Amino acid sequence: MLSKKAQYAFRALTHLAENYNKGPVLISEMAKKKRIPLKFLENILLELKKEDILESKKGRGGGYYLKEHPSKTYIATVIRIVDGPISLLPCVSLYFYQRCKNCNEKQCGLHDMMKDVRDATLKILERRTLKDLV
Amino acid sequence: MLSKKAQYAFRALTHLAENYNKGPVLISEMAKKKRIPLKFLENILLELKKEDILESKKGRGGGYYLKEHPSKTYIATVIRIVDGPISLLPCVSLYFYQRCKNCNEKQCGLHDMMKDVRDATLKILERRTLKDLV
DNA sequence: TAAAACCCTACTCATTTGGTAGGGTTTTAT
DNA sequence: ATAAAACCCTACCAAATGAGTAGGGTTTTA
Repeated sequence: MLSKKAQYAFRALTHLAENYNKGPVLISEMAKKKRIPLKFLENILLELKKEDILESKKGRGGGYYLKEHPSKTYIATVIRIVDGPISLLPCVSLYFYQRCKNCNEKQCGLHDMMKDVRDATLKILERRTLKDLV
Repeated sequence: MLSKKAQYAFRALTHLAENYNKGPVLISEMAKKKRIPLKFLENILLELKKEDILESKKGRGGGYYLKEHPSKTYIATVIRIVDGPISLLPCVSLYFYQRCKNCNEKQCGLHDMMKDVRDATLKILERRTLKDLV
């Protein structure tokens, strides 16, 4: 399951995608419109900025905006930033791989199956972008 | 991510699948062979029994065994019993559906996307069975 | 009839989730 | 130049979940 944090992130990003190239958007505006706790949203946006999804402008007339065109930011990227691994097992994760003890990957049936699930999932999440959310 | 509980469940079920029709298997045997905390495993097996995946026999010579042929028990079923929902959002879950507030399902882009992910995932997990794990 | 095996309740400890509170620091339009 | 607007940072907290432990029943059946 995606965390609430991730759901908030997508709600905010959708809003930013809708306002792409219309100048920075205030946190407070997004928080209010999308009913997201303001301080919580602040954290999320900071993280997305640190990870190069967003940019921000300070001062009066400032706010957050997408770094690139919505069609350039993949859903999978956002999930990985906010929630971490997408795979169902650490031992099949591409970005958060961890060896699993007590199971030989070469001959573990579950491993193979979860790899298939991962591939099917990524086929969707690594192709679709913020543009598909608006 | 699958919980450790689910991973343990699959390890135990794999063992039971390998010993299908060879009589009941002791909890203690599975715990030892698969390195699963015994009491924790006990809970898992009880749950799987209550949900009609397993049957058990008490007394000397007793133990647990699969209720049906390994090819009859779907991976998705086991995950739902042990971990709950497979979907990434409650509002696209088939067995654990929950309406999401603040988002209209008809026009929520995330909803549609996660539905596609769900379908792709279930296409695998609802076809494969314990037999595929051995 | 007692050893073997299943069943049940309750507790615990660590981590994660979903936030709050509050106070900076920087910017920039006026 | 300055104050209002906006971003940034640290710390805390409560509830839920995950991952078990402990310990004592109860039921079978060889």
